[in-house]
Amino acid sequence: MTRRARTRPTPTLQDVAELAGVSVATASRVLSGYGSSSPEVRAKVTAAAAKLGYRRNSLARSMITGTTHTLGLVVADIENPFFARAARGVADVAHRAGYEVLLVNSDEDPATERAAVRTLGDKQVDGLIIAPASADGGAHLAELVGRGTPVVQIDRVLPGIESDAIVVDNEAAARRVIEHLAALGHRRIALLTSQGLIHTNQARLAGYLQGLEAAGIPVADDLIRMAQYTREAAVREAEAVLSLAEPATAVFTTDNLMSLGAFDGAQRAGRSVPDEVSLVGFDDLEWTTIVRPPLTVVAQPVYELGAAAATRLLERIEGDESPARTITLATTFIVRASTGPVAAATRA
Amino acid sequence: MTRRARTRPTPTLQDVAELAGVSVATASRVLSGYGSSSPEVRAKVTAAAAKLGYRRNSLARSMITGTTHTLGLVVADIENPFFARAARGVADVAHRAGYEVLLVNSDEDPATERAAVRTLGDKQVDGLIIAPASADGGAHLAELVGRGTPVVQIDRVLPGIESDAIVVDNEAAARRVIEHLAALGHRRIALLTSQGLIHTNQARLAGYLQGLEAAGIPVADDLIRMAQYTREAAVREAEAVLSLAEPATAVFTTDNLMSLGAFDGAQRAGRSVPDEVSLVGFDDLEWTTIVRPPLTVVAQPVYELGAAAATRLLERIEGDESPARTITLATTFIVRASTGPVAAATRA
DNA sequence: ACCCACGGTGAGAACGTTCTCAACAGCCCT
DNA sequence: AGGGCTGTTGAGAACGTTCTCACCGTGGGT
Repeated sequence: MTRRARTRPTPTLQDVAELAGVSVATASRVLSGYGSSSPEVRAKVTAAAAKLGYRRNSLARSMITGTTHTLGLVVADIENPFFARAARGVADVAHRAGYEVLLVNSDEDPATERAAVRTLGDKQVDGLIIAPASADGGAHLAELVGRGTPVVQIDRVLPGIESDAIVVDNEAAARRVIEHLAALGHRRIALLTSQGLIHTNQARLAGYLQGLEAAGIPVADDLIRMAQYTREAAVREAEAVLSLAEPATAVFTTDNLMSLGAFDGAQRAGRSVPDEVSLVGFDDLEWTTIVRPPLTVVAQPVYELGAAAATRLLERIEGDESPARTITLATTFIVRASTGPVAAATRA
Repeated sequence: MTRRARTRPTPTLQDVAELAGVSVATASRVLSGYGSSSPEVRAKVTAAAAKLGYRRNSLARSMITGTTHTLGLVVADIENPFFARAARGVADVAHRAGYEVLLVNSDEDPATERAAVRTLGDKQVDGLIIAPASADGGAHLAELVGRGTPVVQIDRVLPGIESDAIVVDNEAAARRVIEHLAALGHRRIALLTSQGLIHTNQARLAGYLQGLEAAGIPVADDLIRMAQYTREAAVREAEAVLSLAEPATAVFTTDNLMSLGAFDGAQRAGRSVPDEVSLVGFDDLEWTTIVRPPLTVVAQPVYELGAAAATRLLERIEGDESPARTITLATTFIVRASTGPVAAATRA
C-alpha cells in the first residue's frame, strides 16, 4: 500500500562477496584485515564494497567476537556540570580507544539505576562506569561483575563490590577548608550540604568535623544543614543560617549547586561577602570567577576523574586481572576573595 | 595459568529451556511474552530463568528483530551546558520510551562527526539526533537516511537532507535584542559571536543586521566581532570593543560562553554595567542571575529542543513517513538589569 | 462420527558476521 | 622425486535470539 521502496535493504557481506566473485569468508578477511589474501582479491573486494556502499553490521560482529566496543556510563544527571565534565573525560578516553559510550541518567534513584545497569548489561557493554546512587547495596553491580563485565565506580563507592573506584579525597578537602576559615578567625562555620549522595557528603561532613576539632571549635548542630538538592532550598538554608541569633560568619557548601544557592542567599540576605560572611564552594565552575567577589573553592579534578575511570576500565577490558583498587585523587584549594577575616564586630 | 574460572559463561536461553524442560522456542515465548503458553510452563520457565539469573542478550535479539532500541546523539561538546541540557531532553524522552542513547562529542570537527555517524550507523542505532557541524555537506547523514535510519537535526540544519529538524528562531531573537537596545538609545551596538557554528551564528548575525536596519542604525564593521570559541578570546574582543575611539555602548553575545567572556571583559575593563555598557547574553544559565547586575538574555528552550527532537525521531522510528519538517521554537527575551539607557555623556 | 478451529508446543531457519578447518597450489629442501 | 611448509581460499559452524511453520490433542458444531 504505502510506498516504501526507497529503503532498499542494506548490502551485506554476502552481496559484496558475490559482486567481487569471492566467498564470504574471503570478503570478511580483506574488509576486516586479518588472515591473508592476495592483492588482486583485496582490490576486487574493496572495490565491490565501495561500489555497494557496504558498511559492516557491528551487531553481528559483536555476536561472534563477544565484544561491543561500547562502555556504559551511569551518572545522576548529565546536566550537572560535574557529571558533564566527568562524562567528557570518559568519552575522550573511550573515543581515543575506539569505544562508544552509552549514557544513562539515574537521577540518584536506585530503581532507575538498577534498571539501567541491567539494560546496559543486556546490551552487552564491555564495561561500566557508574556514580552509584544506591546506598542500600550494589547487587546489580555485583551481578554484572559476576558475569565478567568490569565496573569502575566514580565519585562514590559502594563497599563489597569487586570493582575499581576513582574518588576524590573529600575528607582532606573539607578539613583544609575549615583550617583556612579557622585561621581567619571564624568559629561559626556553617556546613551546607544536600540530602542523598550519601558517601560523598558524609566524607565531607567528616572532614568538616575533623577540621573543627583540630581548630578547637565546638560543633554547633544549628550550623549543619542538609538541604534538598535544589537551588531554592540552598538559598533558604543559607538565609536561615545567616539570620540565626548567633549567625554563621562563614558558609561552606559541598557541591556546585549548593554553592550557587549559598552565594545567591548571601546576596539576597544583604550580607556583604567576605566582610560579613565568608563563602567557600565546591567545584571550580566558570561562574565562580565572574561573580563578585570571586569564590574561594575546592576544585575537584573532575575531568581526570572520568578519564582515569575510563583508562582503568579499558585496562580491565584488555584483561588486567589485578585486585580491585581505589584511586583517590587530590583536590585543589583555591583561595579567592570570598573568604576573609571575621569582622571586628562579630569577633569574640 | 592465570585462574579465571570465576567468570562462568552467562546462562543462555538454551540453559533456561533445558532446566525448565521445554524447548528454546517455548522459553523465548514466555520470557518475551508473545505467542501463547500454558500457566504451568510459564511458571517453570520463569523459575528456571530466575534460578540461573538469566538475562537476555539484546544483541542477538536485535539481530533478528532489526531494532536496537538505541538512539545516537551527536553534539559538539557535552560539557557545554547548552548541549548537556538538550541531551537531557533527548535522554528523558528516549528513556521513557525504552530507548538508550549513545553519545558522541564531535567538537565541531566535520571529520570526527563523519566518523561518529558512520560508527553509530554500524552499531545499528534506530535513529540519530545530531547538531551537525559540517557546513560542507551532509553526505554521511544522507547515507544514513538512505539506509532507512531516520535523522533529526537540532540547533543547526544542513540543507538537502531528507530529515526533520528542530531549531530556534535565531533571527527573530536577535532582532528583538537590537530593538530593545535601540529603544534604550543605543547606536553603538557590538555583536560578539564565535567562528564556526555557521548556521546558527549566521542567523543571529542576520537578525542583528535586520534589527539595526529597522532602527535606522548604520552597520559598523568594527563592532562585529568573531572570536575563537574560548572564554579568553571573548574577553579580549569585549575589551577591544569597549576601548575603541568610539566605544560600543552595548554588547550582544550570541552564545553562553561568549556571554561569560563579555561579562568578564566588561568587569576587567572597569566599565560599569549597565551605566557605561549594556550587556545582552544568549542562553539563560544559572550564573546569569547571581552575577551583578543580573544579565539580560535570550533564553532558548533548550530542553524542549532535545525533547522535541527525540519525540519526532521516535515517531519516525514507529513508521511515520510524512515529509520532513523543520520545527522552529520561539525564544524568550528576558530583560534584567544588565541593560539600560545610554549614559548622557555618550549619548549623541 | 466427522471436521475444523484453536491453544500449546518444538524443530529449525534466519539474522550477518567471524573463525576454524581442510583443501589446494606452489615452492624449497633434501 | 618426494615431503613438508607457506600462502590463499572456501565451506560451514558458531554466536543467542526470534519467528515461521508444522504438529498434536481437544473440544465444539453439525
